[in-house]
Amino acid sequence: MTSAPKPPAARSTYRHGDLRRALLEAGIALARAGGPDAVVLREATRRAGVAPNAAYRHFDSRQALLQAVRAAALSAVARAMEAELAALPQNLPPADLARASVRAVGTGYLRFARAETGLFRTAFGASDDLKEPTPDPARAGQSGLNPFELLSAALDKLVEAGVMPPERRPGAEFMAWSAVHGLAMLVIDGPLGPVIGPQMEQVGQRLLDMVEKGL
Amino acid sequence: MTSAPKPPAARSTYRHGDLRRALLEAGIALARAGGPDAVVLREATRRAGVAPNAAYRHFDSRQALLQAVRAAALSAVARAMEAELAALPQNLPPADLARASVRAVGTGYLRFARAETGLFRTAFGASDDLKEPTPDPARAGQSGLNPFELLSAALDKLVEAGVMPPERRPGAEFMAWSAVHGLAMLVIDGPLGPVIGPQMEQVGQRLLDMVEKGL
DNA sequence: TGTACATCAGTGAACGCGCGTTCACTGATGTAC
DNA sequence: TGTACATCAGTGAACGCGCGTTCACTGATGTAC
Repeated sequence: MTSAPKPPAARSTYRHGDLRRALLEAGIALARAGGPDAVVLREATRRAGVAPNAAYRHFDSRQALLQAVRAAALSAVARAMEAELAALPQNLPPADLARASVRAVGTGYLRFARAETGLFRTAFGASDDLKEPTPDPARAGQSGLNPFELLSAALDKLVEAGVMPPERRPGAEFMAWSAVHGLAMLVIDGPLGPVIGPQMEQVGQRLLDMVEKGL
Repeated sequence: MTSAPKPPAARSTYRHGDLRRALLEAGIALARAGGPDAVVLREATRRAGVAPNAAYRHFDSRQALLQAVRAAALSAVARAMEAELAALPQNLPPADLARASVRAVGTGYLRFARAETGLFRTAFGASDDLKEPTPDPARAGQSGLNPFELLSAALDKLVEAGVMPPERRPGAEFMAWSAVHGLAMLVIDGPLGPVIGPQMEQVGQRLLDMVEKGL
């Protein structure tokens, strides 16, 4: 499979120094390679060069580690979206910019799903409401917004620019997200991988056309 | 959790009679309750009242059992779609009937995802191309079509009825399926469960509006 | 119609695996005096 | 500036768990003669 997972990194000091971070990073690497189920305490400690139970100084349980990894994965998704947004030409008329922003968010999502499948599945795998009262900064990108909030903001711009009638705005994020998420899942995990994986980019753009027209 | 999983059903005969079917049905019950990961050989044999290794007379491996369960789950999805199709009024003008058929397929999919979450996740979880050269009847409903084929047929009707221009037809199933699948996954496994689960029916219909308009 | 025998479905015991988690511990750190 | 000591990060060993899978077997079936 992958090349040998890094030598145990023999410590010289008794104290590790930053074991929490090391475990988190090992967890992220595991998630990247194998999705949420691959985030395994013992393996993370092995990679950190530490006894298995040492993890319990920093995480209450495997679940707690997985939770932290998930937050990091969400943050990575947010940053992928932000990168697409940042690449937009800023001199567009407001209506075009608003439309392009929604597309950029969707495109970032789809590209991330393709490029970082394991992290994507970790981010959106198990239940854990993203639309929470107190936003967790660990899940956000540089803008301080998490993926769901980035999408919401883009849709708000659509209304402000007069592209979308305000009465259609409520709930629009569920529509847009569903479309994009479904394509991602079908390609990644589902039966459509081999069929449309290669043409993901075009299929994705056409899907975004549909969303734009249909909203 | 659920009530005790059926007494071992003490056999009187040495031969079981229909162990293959019993294992398959136990597997389906496990999938229904816990998704694909819950389909476990040892538990299936326990429920069938048989030694663990007896399963190997009928399935090469756990994977083979899971495969058979998946086919059954796909067939159940197809039947849910067919039920929605059968409930349509047959006296509609062709264009309306075609549109209603596409909606019915989508509605069947979404309702099944809500009602039979475990089976749904088993059907569409891991990679296994559904669009195969030789259709497996074990995956089909009464019509002999599997879920993907039912959707394709409904979209074909849309073209025949003159509702959709033929040049938009190719690849349309990916668009429609993505939208519906995404909503299902977000509600089932993802962060949207608590948020829109209760209003699934309306959100689903609105999503189908979007697809209809956007295609 | 009766009997020998091949077939093969199910048994019993065991294997090795990796996991999460708990226990009582040891040894470096940094703070209080 | 030097030393006693509390703190707590990491250790070593062990637990029980359930899993998939293999082995050599046993016992009922049904077919050939």
